[in-house]
Order: sequence, then C-alpha cells, then structure tokens
Amino acid sequence: MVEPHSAGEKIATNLRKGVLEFCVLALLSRREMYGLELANALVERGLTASEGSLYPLLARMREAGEVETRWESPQGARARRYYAVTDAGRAQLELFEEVWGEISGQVERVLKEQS
Amino acid sequence: MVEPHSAGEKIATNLRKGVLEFCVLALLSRREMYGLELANALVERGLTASEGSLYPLLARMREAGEVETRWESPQGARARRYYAVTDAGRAQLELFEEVWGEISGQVERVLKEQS
DNA sequence: TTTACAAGGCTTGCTACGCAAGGTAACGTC
DNA sequence: GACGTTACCTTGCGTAGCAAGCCTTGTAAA
Repeated sequence: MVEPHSAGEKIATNLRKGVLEFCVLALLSRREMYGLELANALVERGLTASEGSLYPLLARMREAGEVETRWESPQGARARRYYAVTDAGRAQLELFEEVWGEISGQVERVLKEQS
Repeated sequence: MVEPHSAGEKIATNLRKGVLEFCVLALLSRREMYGLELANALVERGLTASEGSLYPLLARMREAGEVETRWESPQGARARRYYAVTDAGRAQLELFEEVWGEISGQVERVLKEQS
C-alpha cells in the first residue's frame, strides 16, 4: 500500500485520474451499491483516496446516464442511495477496457525496454 | 490505435495523466534525446497527443532536477536541446514502477472480477 | 434531555496535468 | 527573397481528484 502524503501518493493521485470512473462501473456491474459502500471498496483497493472524489463523480455519471439511482430506507438506519449501471454505462466500460489495454500495454513496454 | 476526437480519445487523455512524465524518464534512461525526437517516440506509442504536453512537462522536470539538458548545434540543422535523466530522475522512475504495479494490478483485478 | 458519536449524503476551493492552437527563429531550397 | 520544414516554447482552457468540511438522521450514553 502507498503511504499517505508521500511522494508515491502524489504519483498515485495522478494515476487514478480517469481510472476511477470505470472502476465504479466495473464494481456496479456485479451488484448495485450505495455511496459509502462504493467508497470503502475503492479505498481498500487503493483506487481512490476518499469520498471527496467519488460523490462529484457519481453526480457526473448520473447526468451522463451511465448510472441510475434509487433510494432505500432500511429500518433503524439512514436512507441510502443505491447506484446501478445502465446500458450506456456498460458500453462505456467496454470502451474503457479497450483503451486501457492499449495504453497500459504501451506503458509496460516502455518500462521494460528501459532496463 | 485510438482515433482522434472520439470518445475513446477522451478516455485516453485522462489515462495519460501522470503517466507521461515517467515514460519520458524511461525513454531517456536508454539514451538521451531531444524534444521533438521524444515527442515523436511518445506519439507513436499513443502515450501523448502532441508536443503541447511535452514541453511544459520537460520544463517542470528540469526544475525538479529529474533531467538535465545540453545544447547541440549540428551543421546545417537547427540547434537541439538534448535531455538526459539524472540520479534523482532514476529514483523517481523506480518509485513510479512500484506505484504503477499496485494500481494497474488493482484495475486489472476489478475489470476481471466483473465478468 | 441533552450530549456525543457514527453513518450517510453532499459541497467548496484548490491544484495540477494534458491538449489544441499558435508563436518564433534558424536552416535549406527554389 | 519567399517558402516549407525543423525545432523550440507559450497561452488559455477543461477537468479530475483531493482535503476539509457541512448537514441530517439515527443510536447510545451521561
């Protein structure tokens, strides 16, 4: 795990840009989740630093039609907004997988050639 | 290759953030290169869209001491500024390889779990 | 009852990176 | 001397992630 406030964390922050959105789509394509649940799953994997990135992102994705939401109010607990991926979201995810494959492949190649 | 101006190119632009700097270091650790030469090598690999990202980046890296430069004036050609990686640059590259391994590994995992 | 704490949602202000477009200067060629 | 090319660099912009914090609701303790 990368320690907080380190130089490595600065590198990680930039690497996460443009990745988070599609990790959200990937997680949601298994099952719907609510905000904090998503945030925890992503923090565990080192894919985001906090909910500070997640909620604005979810709002953008909702506007773009990649996810849709419904409220659920469990007894004796705060209401939760659940997010589910749409068909448009699934299409975006597929596109991402393609682009990710190309770019990450090129990065690996450049890193290996260099030794 | 990702077509220009497409939705895929938008994804790629975000994926490139924070990657370009270390691809430059990796390329330079094989041999020193001048600006346009670097730019062409990176565009070929799909790791940047144009020199518009590269020159400001090189200036930042010079200030940070990750690269050092010297001018060369070949006969019958414009002067070229050659870039070479420093020890500090090599240290940064090693750190990047670590962080890249962690994050790209997690991305792969999330993408695979999802099918 | 009121204080504290946790879960859950969201906002604000900021930084930094990549990009498109354009600008400048030196060199060779016609 | 006009033009295309090579090579350097700048300007203005959009946007994503982050830290820090705010508000509400519910539970539990004092």
